Amino acid sequence: MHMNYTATSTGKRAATRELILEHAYQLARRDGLEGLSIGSLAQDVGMSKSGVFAHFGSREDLQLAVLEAGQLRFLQQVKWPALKLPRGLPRLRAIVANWVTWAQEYQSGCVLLTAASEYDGREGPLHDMVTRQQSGWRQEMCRAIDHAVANGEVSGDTDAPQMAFEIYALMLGLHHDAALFGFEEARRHTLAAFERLLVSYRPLPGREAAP
Amino acid sequence: MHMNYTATSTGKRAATRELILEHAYQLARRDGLEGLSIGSLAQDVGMSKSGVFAHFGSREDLQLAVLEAGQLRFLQQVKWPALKLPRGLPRLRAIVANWVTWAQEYQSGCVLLTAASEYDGREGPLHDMVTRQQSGWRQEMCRAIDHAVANGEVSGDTDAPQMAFEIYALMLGLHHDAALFGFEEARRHTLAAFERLLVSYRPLPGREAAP
DNA sequence: CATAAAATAGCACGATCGTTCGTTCTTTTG
DNA sequence: CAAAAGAACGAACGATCGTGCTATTTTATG
Repeated sequence: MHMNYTATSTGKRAATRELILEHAYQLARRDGLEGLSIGSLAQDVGMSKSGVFAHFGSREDLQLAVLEAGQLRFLQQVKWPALKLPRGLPRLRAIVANWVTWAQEYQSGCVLLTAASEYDGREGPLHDMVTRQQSGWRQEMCRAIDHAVANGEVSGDTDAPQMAFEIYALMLGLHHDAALFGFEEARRHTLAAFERLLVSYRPLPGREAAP
Repeated sequence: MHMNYTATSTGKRAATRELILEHAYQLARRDGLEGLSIGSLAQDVGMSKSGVFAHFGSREDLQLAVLEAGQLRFLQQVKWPALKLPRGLPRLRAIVANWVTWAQEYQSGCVLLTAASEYDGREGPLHDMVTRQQSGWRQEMCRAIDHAVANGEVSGDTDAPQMAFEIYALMLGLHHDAALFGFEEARRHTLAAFERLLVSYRPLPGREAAP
């Protein structure tokens, strides 16, 4: 009889699949999802090409799995810890702080960002997943900003998508500069810019939070 | 006798080299410099693989040539027209405006940005050229900002590299969002953010430009 | 027009790509 | 332990990769 493994079950199959995905994820950080080849991946894992291939029906499915694994890690490290903090500015600050740490650990390349620039101009399942990921995360940022508006921690006439764009842009700058000019300087610039941004969105005293 | 062509001469050789580079540049916009293959390029130009190959001693030299061509176009469209405007804020504004137009025409991908994310984590001639390009352009931005500081158009205690980082980050956000969510919304967000940024760097009235 | 030179084509090479198929080894089940 | 099922291997496929080498065609020279 077959064992009816589920995706989250910890059988043999799922275990080596996770092992492969871990290696694939690391390789994709350096060379992108387009630079990920089954041959080099198999060599990295220590398996045969066909052995690796059998876990994903195609290269594209492998890329999709790596991309999904990347998102899971991002949410685990950036979003979920921030959910423990109170809604509003504290949570927004935590998101940014966790994001900076993410960029530090993933100096050798963020798979999500690399994938975004690799597939933003094409079509197909990878493009669709990238678009879903990016717009989903942007919405999360807008929600966090809305909470801060509701708390009166940022100006009442704040345009949340506008502010989310500005914060996201800072993180793009962080990744870009960290990879090219070094992480420490990039972090300094990013955090300073974020504080300036918060100041520019600060509510006018005595005008807001009035009953 | 041979004709002693120079690189900028308009002989036959240089002409077809430019033709090949034009096609290569367009292909690289969609697939990156790493996705650029001599076979598909030759097919696109309508030549044989070896015919194309002969113009560049190697694939890497082709990639370097494309990258250099990209920088030339960027400077032509973004920097040089801005030099006609007076130093300071007008020129800085022109740079940003031209840059936005650049992003519009190059929605299908900016070769310079793609190359930056492709080679920032590796080593070799392409990495070196990317680093030179990016740090050179950042310095240009700092110079433009310094002029605005000297004119009293932005605050006297402005940290030019900091401000340059913030502007550059906005442009990264522009390219990112334009490709994923559409150019018009991305431009709106970018220009609005730039105006907010200028406000936040505005000198305090009556404190500066005093004899 | 003849001739030398330059530009392009054609072909082949080893390597690697993603993928398929049949076999072998390993694990689980009865 | 035997039998069934699952997982990994090994070889091979056609395609494409970058790169040489040799012809052939095109262009420029005298």
